[in-house]
Amino acid sequence: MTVSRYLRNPQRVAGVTAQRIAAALALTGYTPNKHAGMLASGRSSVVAVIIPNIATATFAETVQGLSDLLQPRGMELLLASTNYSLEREEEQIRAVLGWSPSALVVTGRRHSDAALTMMRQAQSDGVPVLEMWDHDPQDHDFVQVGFSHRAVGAMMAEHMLQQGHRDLAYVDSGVGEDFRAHERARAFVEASSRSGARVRVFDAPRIEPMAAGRAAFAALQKAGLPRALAFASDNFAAGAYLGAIEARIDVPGELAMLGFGDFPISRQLPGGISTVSVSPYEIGQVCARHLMAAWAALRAGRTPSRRHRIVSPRIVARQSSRGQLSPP
Amino acid sequence: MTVSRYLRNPQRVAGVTAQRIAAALALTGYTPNKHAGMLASGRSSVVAVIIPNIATATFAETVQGLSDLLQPRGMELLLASTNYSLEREEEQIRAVLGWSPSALVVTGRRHSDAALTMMRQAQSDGVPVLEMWDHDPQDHDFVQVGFSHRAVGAMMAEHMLQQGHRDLAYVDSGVGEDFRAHERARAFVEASSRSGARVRVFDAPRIEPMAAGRAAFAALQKAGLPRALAFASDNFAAGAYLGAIEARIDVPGELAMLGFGDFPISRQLPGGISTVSVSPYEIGQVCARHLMAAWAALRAGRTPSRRHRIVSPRIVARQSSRGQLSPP
DNA sequence: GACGCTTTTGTTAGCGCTAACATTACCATC
DNA sequence: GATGGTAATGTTAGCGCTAACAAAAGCGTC
Repeated sequence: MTVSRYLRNPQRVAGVTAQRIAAALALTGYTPNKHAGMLASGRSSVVAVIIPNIATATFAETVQGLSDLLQPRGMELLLASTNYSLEREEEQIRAVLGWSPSALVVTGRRHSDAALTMMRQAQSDGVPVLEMWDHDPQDHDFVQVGFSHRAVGAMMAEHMLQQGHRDLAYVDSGVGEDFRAHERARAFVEASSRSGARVRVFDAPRIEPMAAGRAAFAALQKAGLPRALAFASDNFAAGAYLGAIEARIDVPGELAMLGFGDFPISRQLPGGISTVSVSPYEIGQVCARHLMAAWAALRAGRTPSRRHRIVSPRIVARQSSRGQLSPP
Repeated sequence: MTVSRYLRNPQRVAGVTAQRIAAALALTGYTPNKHAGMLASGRSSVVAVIIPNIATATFAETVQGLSDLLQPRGMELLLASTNYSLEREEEQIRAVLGWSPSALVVTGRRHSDAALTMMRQAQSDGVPVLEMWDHDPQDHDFVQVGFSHRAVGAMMAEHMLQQGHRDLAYVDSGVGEDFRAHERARAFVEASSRSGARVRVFDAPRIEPMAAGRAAFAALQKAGLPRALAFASDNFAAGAYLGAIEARIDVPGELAMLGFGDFPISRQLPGGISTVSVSPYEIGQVCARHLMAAWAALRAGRTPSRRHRIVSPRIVARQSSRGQLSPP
């Protein structure tokens, strides 16, 4: 018992005893069993994080943001990926909840009914539940950390229109259940057609993103190039940009381009690719900060804040989207 | 008890009972407590994975490879990052071992003494321990899944020499504890100077990798460009390549370039950047397969294989490294 | 219908820890 | 040196599950 106390708070045992314990610990190489601790105390130090894909740079950065703030607090990350399938998301949520995590962080605001039930149950059991990478002021079930993809789609259309482009196309994600990408595409189409512009949507093939962007560009070239082209991600845009260079199409003179995500490559390519900056790392950090505040509130017997945290995206205008209406 | 049996293997309870249990389960929304299960059975379904950085594409892909094979088997990933610090690695190993994982996967073959002790202890307790992303035939403490960075450094020098380049430079990682990168750099220098070539090493600044590559190129331009330049990563190479285009330096005519990692961008840039292909995703998958074999062996009372798995890197020769000695 | 066999369900104890309470050691004060 | 108070340590029970064993139910056979 005294050892247990020592491990959780060395101040609470007398100096001599502490030294004896430390010596014995070092000698035996003892590692406390966290499962037993969890079972006895009802508290666990794991945060469950569920993302569509680990290898996607944006999500990996978000996880890094979470990890960088939570790890120093002794929290551990239980990571699961869904491959953009609501069904696998449900399975993963079920699986991680069995570890009675201290918090559950999921991606997006679309979930299966069973998943929603489990998330609500967890929340009412005092486990903070976070939806990240999305935001809708209508939603109030769970705290959201992210931004409105409708707003971003509209913002992207707006930018193209402001530059004077009236013949638009959008290269959407080819992944069926990437709801956030589709939401941006839909909002882009709505906003641009509302103002009378011509607008088409293409689905990128499901291959490596830059190659997909290049392929989408080639397909559009066959179908007739628009005046301006927006993309579901900077990787698509970069691939298309390189395809355009190869095809000796002048960007932005003949074809304007606008990406999404502000990936490093968009800054590096000559002239720069205009894009929407969204700070995945910051999303992770904001999630972590919300969780720490929520735990503090729960410990103090208060109800954690239910306010959404908006991580504002903004247009980064570089050369690739420049039109005649823009100042020189 | 019957419910516990049903949850682990529904075949083992009678049909009628199974239905009653299923109904009750659905009604109450019961989630089994895995900590209690672990405590009672001594088995856990977590695999602890420790990597330097989550946001680095290569490691993220490796984790994805692990996840894709382990998740369907009901295994969960406990992920920790060390930020390339042996000290933080030690802390993380200590922390994750408390969850008595089914396996421990660490990155590289350099660890603190305390970390080594814990890893050996875990292994002798029947927990498979894997070192990934590195390989040294001398090491026999733990199973390794990866490749020799010495061999890769030598291979890169070899390639440059074969192309007829005799004035070389290497842009190394600026991260002090990225031992694997430094090992490649050292081997590159040794192999090239052994054959009488001139060779210099530069450390890339610790900023965003493509920007770092560009900065390294600019620095070299001031110091006097070599004939051929190799990099610790394709991102460095891509940044430098774009810097060279901007400075109107002909690649490979005036300056040959060779990257490492075979990132998508190296294939997409005009002419393509020569590189070393290493399959991070495959490393993850090979790790997962080894673990499954090791668990099967342990269940059957056999000793798991101790053979290292080499995931062979190979030079991908594109335009950027082409020299006069190469066929047209 | 008593017997042995298999299939199915139930009972008991304990995994390693911690909350809550109980006890003991220590120290100052009168 | 008896008293009261605090600091330090010890005791007990139980967290939710499963291994191992125990009991009961089902079923074919003579």
